[in-house]
Amino acid sequence: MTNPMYRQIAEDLREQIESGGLPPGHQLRTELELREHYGASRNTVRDAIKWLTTLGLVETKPGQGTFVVSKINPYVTTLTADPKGPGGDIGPASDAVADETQNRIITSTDPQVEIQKAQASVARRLSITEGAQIISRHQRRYIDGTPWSLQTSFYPMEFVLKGASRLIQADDIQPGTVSYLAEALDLQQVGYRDLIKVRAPEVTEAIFFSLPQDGRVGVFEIFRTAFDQTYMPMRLTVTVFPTDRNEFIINVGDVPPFDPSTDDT
Amino acid sequence: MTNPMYRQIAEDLREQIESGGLPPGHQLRTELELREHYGASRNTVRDAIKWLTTLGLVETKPGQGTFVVSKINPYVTTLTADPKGPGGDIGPASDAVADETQNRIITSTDPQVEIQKAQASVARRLSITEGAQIISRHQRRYIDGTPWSLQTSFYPMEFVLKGASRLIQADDIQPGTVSYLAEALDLQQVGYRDLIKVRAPEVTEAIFFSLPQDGRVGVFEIFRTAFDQTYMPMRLTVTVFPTDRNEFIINVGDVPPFDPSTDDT
DNA sequence: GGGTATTTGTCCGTATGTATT
DNA sequence: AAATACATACGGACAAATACC
Repeated sequence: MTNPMYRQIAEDLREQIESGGLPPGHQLRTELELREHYGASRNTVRDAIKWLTTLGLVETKPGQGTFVVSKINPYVTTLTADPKGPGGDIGPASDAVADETQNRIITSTDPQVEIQKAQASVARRLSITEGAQIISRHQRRYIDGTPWSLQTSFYPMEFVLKGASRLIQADDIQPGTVSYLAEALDLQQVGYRDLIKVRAPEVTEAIFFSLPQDGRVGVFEIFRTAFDQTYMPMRLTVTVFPTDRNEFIINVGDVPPFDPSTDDT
Repeated sequence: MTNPMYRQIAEDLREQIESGGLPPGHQLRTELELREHYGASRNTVRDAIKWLTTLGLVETKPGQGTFVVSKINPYVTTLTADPKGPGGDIGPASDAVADETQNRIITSTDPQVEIQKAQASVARRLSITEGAQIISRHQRRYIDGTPWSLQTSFYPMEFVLKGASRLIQADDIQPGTVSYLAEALDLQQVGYRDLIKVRAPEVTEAIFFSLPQDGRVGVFEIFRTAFDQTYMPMRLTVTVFPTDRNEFIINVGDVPPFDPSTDDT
């Protein structure tokens, strides 16, 4: 019933970290020092550090050392907004925006517009046939300069043919795609549904967000399907957020405003 | 700039898995066979397998072998419900319940009731002083017999002193705590707010959910704060769900019912 | 139940490569 | 250029879990 040695070493280091003896950002002793301290081989010490790494407690930097990870101040996104407001996309539009309640600066790239064939998962959610032409509008978002989310909105190609030509321009649509589609096509967004899942990041996502290449930090994937007045899906927005720097809020009924200071742990 | 050998081996195995050549549940060749096949040492093969393990593609069983993981059919929980309905807790109450839209059987343990001192995070969310007496009601939930969530609701001790004595009984409160508190204390739940985050599981959670001891499968942690007609928090429910078997839905505005068949990937 | 073969898990020592300072 | 620290790779030995006879 006794634990293997590398786990005991990991436990010991873990207690030092969680008790605050080793604060975030602090450097651990080197592998050779730990090897002498615990009377184990260097490989066993490395097994202990690897364990702490997958637990997300430390990170190693070649040529420098092993460091206690510092927690990221999470950004909180509210998913329940007025369905007729600009709340089609998650988060604000392009350009710089200041979130005053959380005191953060949000920036977005201009949308990258592509014409694609609908993949199965997109087609199903938009109730169109697989392989049909769709418009894809992709944006990258940053908060305080660090990568925060990747967002892609899909619209049926039909919308452009019917006159909503701004959908295929690589510019921000002001004051919002919801009101633009309402006036251009008489499509009124009466509501939307979000589906939230967590999965391992793709390689490109891991690179963009600077996540470790192994999948130990997951990403939220949120599928937002917006519906028009005939209850048909009119837009699908897929947004990917790393789980290590994002939290979400859902308000139901009549609730007081959110106070960020009540959140931490 | 060439990849290390263990990553190349991992890449090769990964392609076999993702191409379908190695279907879920299938056993990989043994470490000794792979060692001969790739002309590497056993430890290098083990590094490759460890990499695939943290990617969540394979799992190893001592004495048996290494297997391709099979994806779990996720259970979908809707977070937006009528705030005045029974939707105080997330998911149904005790006893067995059939979810007909998803064709699943949900069971819960009887609540485990404790009187505790409020921790800082609980006190902040309930707007009470840290260390004040609170009631904790804890339940474990299963779907189709497998562990699905751990839920704890917190109420101020004051509620019992004012007459809501059923809160400290280790029984289900029918038809629901919302209506019970409404009639016993004239507390009307007018809304609630959910805060969703993802973190590594605690050790006890990893054991209950049969998650790997390292933290590579995270858990959703949902803090649901319910508010009464004076906009004061009246209840805090904390629920923990493994991310590998749970998804969530949020409906805003007027939307058609959810069709589980549109979900997969 | 016992014994044996198989398979993964742990631990060691050593050598060399690579990134950083 | 040199020193330092982590990364990769090898080979070997024994332990622990499981399956099978």
